[in-house]
Order: sequence, then C-alpha cells, then structure tokens
Amino acid sequence: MMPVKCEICPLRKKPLFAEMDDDIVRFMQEFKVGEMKVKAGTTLMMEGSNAPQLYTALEGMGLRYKTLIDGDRQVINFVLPGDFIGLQAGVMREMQHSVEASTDMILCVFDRKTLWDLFQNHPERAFDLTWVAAVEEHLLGESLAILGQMSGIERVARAFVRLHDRCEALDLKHGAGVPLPFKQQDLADALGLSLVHTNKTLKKLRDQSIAKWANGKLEVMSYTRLCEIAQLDPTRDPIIRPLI
Amino acid sequence: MMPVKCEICPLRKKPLFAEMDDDIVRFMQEFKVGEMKVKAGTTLMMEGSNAPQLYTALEGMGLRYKTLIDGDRQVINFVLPGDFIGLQAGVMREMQHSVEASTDMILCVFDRKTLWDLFQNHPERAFDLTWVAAVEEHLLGESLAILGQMSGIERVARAFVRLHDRCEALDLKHGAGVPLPFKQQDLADALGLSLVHTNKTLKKLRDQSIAKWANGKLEVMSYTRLCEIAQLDPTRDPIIRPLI
DNA sequence: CGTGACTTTGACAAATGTCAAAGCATGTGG
DNA sequence: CCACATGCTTTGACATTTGTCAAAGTCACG
Repeated sequence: MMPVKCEICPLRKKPLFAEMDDDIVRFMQEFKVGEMKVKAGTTLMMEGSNAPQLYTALEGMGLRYKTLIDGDRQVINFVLPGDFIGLQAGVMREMQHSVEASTDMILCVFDRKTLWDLFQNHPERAFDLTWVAAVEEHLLGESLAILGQMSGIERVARAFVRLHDRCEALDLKHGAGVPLPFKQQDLADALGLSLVHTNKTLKKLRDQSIAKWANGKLEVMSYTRLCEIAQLDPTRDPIIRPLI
Repeated sequence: MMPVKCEICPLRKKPLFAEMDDDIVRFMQEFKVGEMKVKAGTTLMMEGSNAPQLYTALEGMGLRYKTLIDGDRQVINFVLPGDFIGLQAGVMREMQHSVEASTDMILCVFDRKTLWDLFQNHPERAFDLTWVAAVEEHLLGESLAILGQMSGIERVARAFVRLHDRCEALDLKHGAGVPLPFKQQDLADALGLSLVHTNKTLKKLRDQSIAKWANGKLEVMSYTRLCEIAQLDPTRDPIIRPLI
C-alpha cells in the first residue's frame, strides 16, 4: 500500500495545527522515510534506550509512561494523531519514557540521523520542533497542576474535556461519542488515582448524566457541567501547534 | 558595573552543562543584550502575557508557577542558576506560567526578536534550545510521576535530592548545607501537599536525622537514606544540558 | 513592644487507597 | 455448543493518608 503523501495528509488541514508552507511540505515529504503500521500493544519506544527513528502518529492512539522502581506506572500523557514521538531520543542521549500503542496505529517515520540536516537547512522546521517541545512542556505543566491541586473527580473531568476536545479537533467524533480506547487502569495511572477510586469516580459522572465512558467510547452529555467540574472555561481557545 | 562576559561566565565550565564551542560563545556574547538585577519577590514573567525578553538565571533562585481558577497555586519547578526562562514566550504566543524571583537574582538578558536570527544562522544553538526544551520536558515528566505515584515523604525526599544535587553541581555548597531559599508553602505547592502536611513530613526527616531544612539552608545528613526514600539510585548520573 | 510573616502542633474531618469478591464479556479447547 | 479461563469492570467494607481548622510559637523589623 502506498504511503500517504504529505501533500494530501489529512491531518495537516485541521485547524488544530499551524499552517505549513508548500516548500516545507515538500521537505517533509523527503524527510519522511516511510510509514509504519503496528498492532495494539506494541512498544514504540523504550525508556532508557535510544531510538533510530522518530514518528508522528497518523492514526490510532497510544500512551507515554514511566515505570518507577517499585513497579508503579505513571502515564505521562495519551498519544493521539498529530503527536510527535521521540523528540527526546532525537536531542538527548535517550528516551526518558516509554511509548506504547493502545490500538493499532499508523505512524509517519523519520530518521533520527537526518534531524541535524533539518536544523542546518530548514530553520523554520527547526523552530517548529522547538515549538512542539514548548507546547509539550506547557501541557505537562498543566498536568502537573492537575495532579497537584485537583480532586479525583476534577482530574477525571479535566482528562475527559482534554481528550474530548482533541478528538473533536481531529474530527474523530463519530455518532454520539469520541473514541477513547484505553483501560480504566490507564486513566488511573495518568491521574495518579487508584483503579478503584477512578472507577467509582466514573460512576459518579455517569449517575449525574455528565459523561459516560464505556467500550472505548466517551460520550459527553453535559459539556458545560464537565467544564465546570474541570475548572475550565468552556469557550477557551485551543492551543495551536505545528504538525511535524 | 560591567556585565559578565560570556567568555568568562562562571557557569559555563560546570560539568552539568554541555561544552560550548568558542564561536558559539562569541555569538552568545552578541545575542546577549545585557544583564538584569532584580530584588526578591519580583515577577519576571506573567502567565498569559508575552515577554519581550528571555533570560538565563546567573545567580539567585526563583520559581515557576501556575495559578488555578480557584486560587490554588502549582509550583511547576524551582529556577536555579543556568536555567533558561521564557522559551514559551519565545516560540508560542504567550507564557503558560509565571516566574518569580525568590531571592535577589542576576539574569542574562536576551531579545526575543533576535531568536529567529538564532534559528537562521546558528543551527547548533537552535539545536541546543530544543535540547533544553527536551530536558525540561523530561524533568516535568519526572515531576508528574512524583506527584502521581509517590507518598508525601517520598515526594519531599525526591525534591531534596534533586535540589541538593543541582546545588552541588553548581558548587553552591557552603559549609554544612546548600541554599534553599524557599518557604515551606512553596515546597508544598510544588509537591501537591498541604502546608501542614509538608511541615509534619519535614519534621519526620529531621527527627530521623536524614535531612534538616531551616533558615533557607538544606542540610542532608544521610544522602543514602534520603535516596532510599526518594526511590533513587544514589550513584545515578546527572542529566547534562546546554547552557543558553 | 507590637506587628506581620512564617513555622509548628494537636484534634478532627475528608478523600483516597487497599483488599477481596463478584460480575461480565470474550475467546478457546473439548 | 458448552465449560472454562482470562482480562477488565464494578462493588462493599475497611484502613490509611492527607487535608482542614485553630491556636500557639518564633523571629525579624519598625
């Protein structure tokens, strides 16, 4: 099967991503060495290793996580289409977290070795890479504030709003809900809550008809009330980011 | 008073920072538009604003924080000499957190407008900037795991080890301890604990003769035991980063 | 002195975690 | 087609951690 041409990349035109000049698109086409399909459960990057390849998620979802000495797992964030994977491997010695596919995924593949070429000959793209890193930094800072200052139900609500909005921006809404192909344990590990407590919190949102998450689908029934709990302004603007 | 020349910058030679070519040093000297001294308590960057200037901390300490709707504050991290301030303002529309000086500080000042020149004409420096962003991302991911998975005493121990090591790497050790010019409330806000609980946790570490923090000085009495609680290998290597 | 900012303590309340078991799909081998 | 094993979700009872409130202690400073 032919890989998707960057030129006609369906992600590129979503308003979530910064616009891209035509010559940048041509360069990306060159920079891209191929496409990869992986099955759910595949480990894409390993904490502590150095990866020869970098990716951009095209389809499917995954998660980034760290494993602690005592075996606990912290999910750093969820990987959705448009996310760049492997920046740390690209510029630091090695990855500081692992990345795993939660569903089957399709990824754009880049070569780590040509990253330097990007910096030397395509300053706009280098800038965009830094921009992506800064957006990532922002999102992690926000997550930190969520774990540090918010209660269980607030954290779940926040996660739902974030994921719901991102899916909508990607036009992933089909029917009543958006896809959320994770386990409750994944969400628990992301929010720093126990599985049991997460489960009971989900029940509360269900019982109050605010949001329902089952069978890999998230249905937000009252966006307003969800935002209220999540301490978010329902009319705020999304963060624009470049697509690598 | 004459500003410090980059050439003789005392930070540059610390093994914590990546080595820098001579011509890069010359460029940085140009890039640098001046030096700034601020008093303790000064707000250097405001969440939501765009800053015309970027900084590198030379002396003194500060903190980055976010304020939530309900007034809670999350301290994102502590700012120590060598930290770059304002990357988000440089590449995104605006800062996503505030930065405040906890002590008097001296900062290297750069002009946001010349950042683009850096990307166009100094790819190594552009790479370093991305590298810094990646290191920051790593540290935030680690913080996330700390807040999400560790108990109160473990969090405090982690923070102490991190800060102690960083101060040592900067040769800030004088006498029995390292400077830690923050309030208990700052640490509490960084670790997602209440002030009272933080205070009681500090007492535990004191009573067990593991670490004592008073009058802005942190004295680590048993690095081994502290690392044990912090779930850290006491022999691990520090992360090297570029100095901007 | 008296005031304000910070730290320390004790008593009590609330949120969250742990354990254990049951429920419920789904897939597989007999 | 059934029986059973597996992985995930749901529940209830109970334990523990952490937060909240209120007050007192300490220290620097005008």
